[in-house]
Parts: sequence; C-alpha cells; structure tokens
Amino acid sequence: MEFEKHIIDKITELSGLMRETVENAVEIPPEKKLGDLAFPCFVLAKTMRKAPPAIAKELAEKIGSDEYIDRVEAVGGYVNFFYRRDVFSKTVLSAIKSAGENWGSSDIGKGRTVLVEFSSPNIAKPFHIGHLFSTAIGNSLEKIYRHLGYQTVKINHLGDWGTQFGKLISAYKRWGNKEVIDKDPINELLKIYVKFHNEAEKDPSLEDEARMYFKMLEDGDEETTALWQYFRDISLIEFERVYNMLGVSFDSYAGESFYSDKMQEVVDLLDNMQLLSDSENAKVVNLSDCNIPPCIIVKSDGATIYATRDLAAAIYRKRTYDFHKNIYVVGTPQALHFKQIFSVLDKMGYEWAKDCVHVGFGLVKFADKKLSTRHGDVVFLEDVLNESIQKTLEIVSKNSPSMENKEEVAQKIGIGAILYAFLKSSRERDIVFSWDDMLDFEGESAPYVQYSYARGRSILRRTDIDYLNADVSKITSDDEYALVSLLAGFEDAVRDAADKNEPFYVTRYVTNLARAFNKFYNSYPILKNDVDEETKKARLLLVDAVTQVIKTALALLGIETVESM
RNA sequence: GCGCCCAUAGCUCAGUUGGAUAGAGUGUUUGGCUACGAACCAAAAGGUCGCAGGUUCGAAUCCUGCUGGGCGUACCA
Repeated sequence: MEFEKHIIDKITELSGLMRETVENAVEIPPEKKLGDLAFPCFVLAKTMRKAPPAIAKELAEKIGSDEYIDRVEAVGGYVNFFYRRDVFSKTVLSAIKSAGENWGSSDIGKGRTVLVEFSSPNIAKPFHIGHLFSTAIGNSLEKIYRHLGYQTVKINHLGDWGTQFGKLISAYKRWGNKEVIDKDPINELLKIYVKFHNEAEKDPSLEDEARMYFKMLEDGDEETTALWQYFRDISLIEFERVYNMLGVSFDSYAGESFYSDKMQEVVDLLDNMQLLSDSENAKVVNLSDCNIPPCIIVKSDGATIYATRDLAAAIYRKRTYDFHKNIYVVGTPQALHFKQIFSVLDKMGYEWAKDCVHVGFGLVKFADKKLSTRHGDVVFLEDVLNESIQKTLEIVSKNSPSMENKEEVAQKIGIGAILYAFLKSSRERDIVFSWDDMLDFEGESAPYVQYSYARGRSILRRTDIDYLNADVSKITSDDEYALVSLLAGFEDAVRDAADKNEPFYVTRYVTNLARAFNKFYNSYPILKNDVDEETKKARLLLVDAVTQVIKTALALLGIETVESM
C-alpha cells in the first residue's frame, strides 16, 4: 500500500535507521482512534540515548503533514500517523473497483506450484463429520494460494489400501451380502467392519486372516482385487455426493493404491543407500539421530505400510509436479508420522524435504463419547449438512415466504454455516461437536456474513443511480472510514492465511468486515430522500466495494453468497 | 516413562517478531422495527491471562519448575 510505503520512506529518511528496521517496526495501532499506522520508538532509545516519548515527539514534529498524511501525533513512545481520509478512500475504492474479484490477490506465487493433499477419506467407511475438518481447510487453502498467484493441485489421497482392506475382505467373506450392500453400501460395509472388530476381540486369529488377505491383495490375487475394486467404486459414488454438496473438487484421486506399484523403488532406494536396518523382522529406517522413533518401511509379513506409501507419493509428486510446497492437511495426531516421513526424505538427500509441510488440525469430539469408526459411533457428514439445510429452509420460509428459490438459498446458507464452524478458529483446536453450535446462525457465523452481503446487494438493486464516478472524498466519518481501511487490509489477511496455512485469518477478516458494514448500515442512510446526491453516490460505491470483497473472501473459504435470503 | 500440544470473561475463541487501557462472539440485563432487510444495531455487567519464580524499561507472549487436560509413542491409517 502506497500510504504505508510513503510513511516508511519518511521515517527512514529522518531517523537514519535501516529501511528494513523501520519496515519491521511499523504496526497497525490496536485502536482505530490511535491512527492508521504507528511507529514505536523504543528501538531508537538505546542508540539515541533518549527516552522514547521524547524521540516520538521530535520525530512527529519533523514529519508533519503532507499530501498523504493528515496529521502525526506522538503518544507515549509511539508516533501515530493519520492518513488523509479523502485521499485514502479514493485510492482504495478505485483500486477495488478496477481489481474486481482480484482484489486482495497477488503474484507472489507466480510460476510456483503448491500441492494440497486434503480430505482423504477411507474407502468403505462413512464420510463422517471429522472428515470435514481436512476437507474445509484444504479446500480453502487451495483457493487462498491460488488467489496469491500459485498454481495449485488438489489431491485426494484416498485411503484405499492397507490392512483395513484385509479386514474388510475377511468380513465380507464371512458375513457379506452383495444385494444388501448395494442398497446402502457405506452403512452395510460399516456394519460388517464393526462386526469384524468385535469378533476379533474374542478371536485374535481374525487379525492374522486380515493381514493375509491384504498380502494377497498386494500380490495381485484376482478375487481379492475384484472385491477391493468393488468397495472402492461404490464408496466413491457416495463420497462424490458429499463433495458436490460442499462444492469441493479434486485434481487427483491418486490415493494409496495408486502407489502400490511404486513402493518397491522406495524400498530399493533406501536399501542401496544403506538406510534400512532389520528390527524385529521388519525393515526400518533408524531415526535416533533425529530423536524420534524408527520409521517402519516393510512389515514383518513383507507387506508395506502407510509410511512407505507416503514416501513413494512424495517422490512421485516431486517428479510429476516439481512442487514449491507440498502440503498435507491431516490431523495433528499424525504429527510424528510426518516428522518421520520428512526426516527419511531428508536422509535420502532430497533437499525438497523442507518444502513438505504437515498442516495439522484438531479432533472433532463429542461431549460424551468418542468418535470411532471401529465401534460404529459416527455422525455422517451428509446428515449434518442436511440438518443444517433443513433448519435454514425453515428460517427462510418464515422470513421470506414469497421467495422463489428457497431450496437453493437454504443449500448455500446451510452448508456455509457448517463450513464456517470449522474455519472460524485456529485449526489445531479441537472441536466439540454440538448441534446447537453448528446450527447457531447468529453472531459469528456464515449466515451473519451472508446476511450482510444480501443487505448490501439489496440496496444496490433498488437504485439505478450511476455511482461509479462518485466523489468519495465525502467518505470521512469514523464508521465509513473504518470500512475503507478494512477493505484495504484484505490482501494482508490473505497473505497471513497462506503464511500460516490458517484459513481462519480470512474468516476473521470477513466477519470483521461484515460487522463494520452492519454498523455502517444501521446508522448511515444511503437511499433516503434527505441524503444529498453526492453522498448517496459515494456510499453506494462503498456498499458496492464491501459486497464485492465479502463475496471474494467467502469464496476463499469455499462459502457461497446469495443475493437475498 | 519419553515426546508434542493446550490452559485467557459463565461458555466458545482472538490476541502478529515481547509494546499503548487484554478483545470478539455467545449467554445475562436493558434499549431500538411506521426505518435502505431485526439472521441486525446500541448499551451495561463480566478477567489474579492455570500456579510459582526468572529475564526485561516493558511479559498473556520468552525461560525454568509445578498443577491440570489432550494427543502420540513401530508392524492400523
């Protein structure tokens, strides 16, 4: 932003500090009334051998007002800058108007590819509420990186390989019935899977049987492969339905099975590098120099394990996409696993191991019981989404009985509300699932933001005044100016979100923007008769900009807007 | 046992490389629809930042110890 740059230049010139030092020191004051930008003088205290307040006072006087700066104040050890509101508003609003939906975007990612692995449900298991965490975060991160100019690849690393399929095949052979399963695939497969676990507790030999079936699968046995393919196909149909509801899509479904023929190479590579050692009949990479437990590469029965598949996947991805960053959106409980994988890649001499990042997130818990597929205690995501849509539909029907596309609106609001619930806090926090919280559409929620958008759009619909050439120098009140300066801060929010892989920076941003807009909306008339024409135009332009930025920001979260609700 | 993470208002959470009077939402109490949309706005009350030390001009933030909780700890993913 040129205002900030201008002030940094001036401070640099007058203080004799390095430009970089000044850049790092300037900050946005905690309160709007303290100014638009602040420079704390504490860093100068030692070299100048003066008290910070005295330095601040001196610096403030030296800088003074100019074409960008309205006034400069020294408060305590801070120099506070107030922009010229008329100039700032004009600059920001016209920039937004010409940027359109690209406002807040950047080209820092140009020519670089970011991979985002997310969602990654297990085949033949329900797509439950816990999967939404990875799906929502990954989906949003991909959009955020794309907004910053990166090429992106969305990867669904399906859990379609592993001993669990041995279990499922064993269970199917014992209790499966194709006709029953075809009617309600996931539920029926879940039933026999749960039954398997219950039986295995009584008879541990079942576990051996499961391992045997998985080994057969890896060896390409025809019958087990056909069964596996069947489970995979019917599961994908179910998942696709949920992804469609969420508006989520993927560029690649290369899951674990995709790497089944690419793992021998990894084992050989490790062997040639003499990184493998035998331990209790398994082959492992010793990581004691990294202070973490060894990473198992080949199990004692000769079958592979997920670590092997993740190594093969990383190497494959580097060759295929030459990524700048390889992001894994997977729960924090797997932190150690990824630490092991990245350490092994590093030991193999791949300098790109440092570009692999595990983006963890918390658990979805229930107030009383634990979510567990093995025991069948599970809340289906589809049920949560439908419940939310249903509740929205009731509200819409009550508030706007004459609306034509109620279902479509309810879909967008209802799903937005759920997504928002998973994107509103820092990702490593656990979420305690409760219907009340999920379906609370007041305050900090997607419907609150969507409602603000709809209100703004409603105003723009009601007029045919051409406001594009408005003179925005009229926009100088505290509340209007607060909106303008929030609009200016969008790119920072997007960058912060990418830097920390935290979509909630965008969630918080758009919520603050909506709040500021509602405040403005409540106390500033726009289309009323007693508003003069110029003010009317200026405010319309502001409303236009706000609605546009809300739409763009929500889109980065994978949440849609509606014109009325 | 060891490793990682967490502890901030009744509840759910923000709090940037240490910096200005620790902020939102929700809940509670109260006010505002004859108004461009009340899924909204305004106001009040609500804090020993888990505890105890230390570093610093300055600590919710950094260091040490303690208490309480979560997760992980090789052939599940």
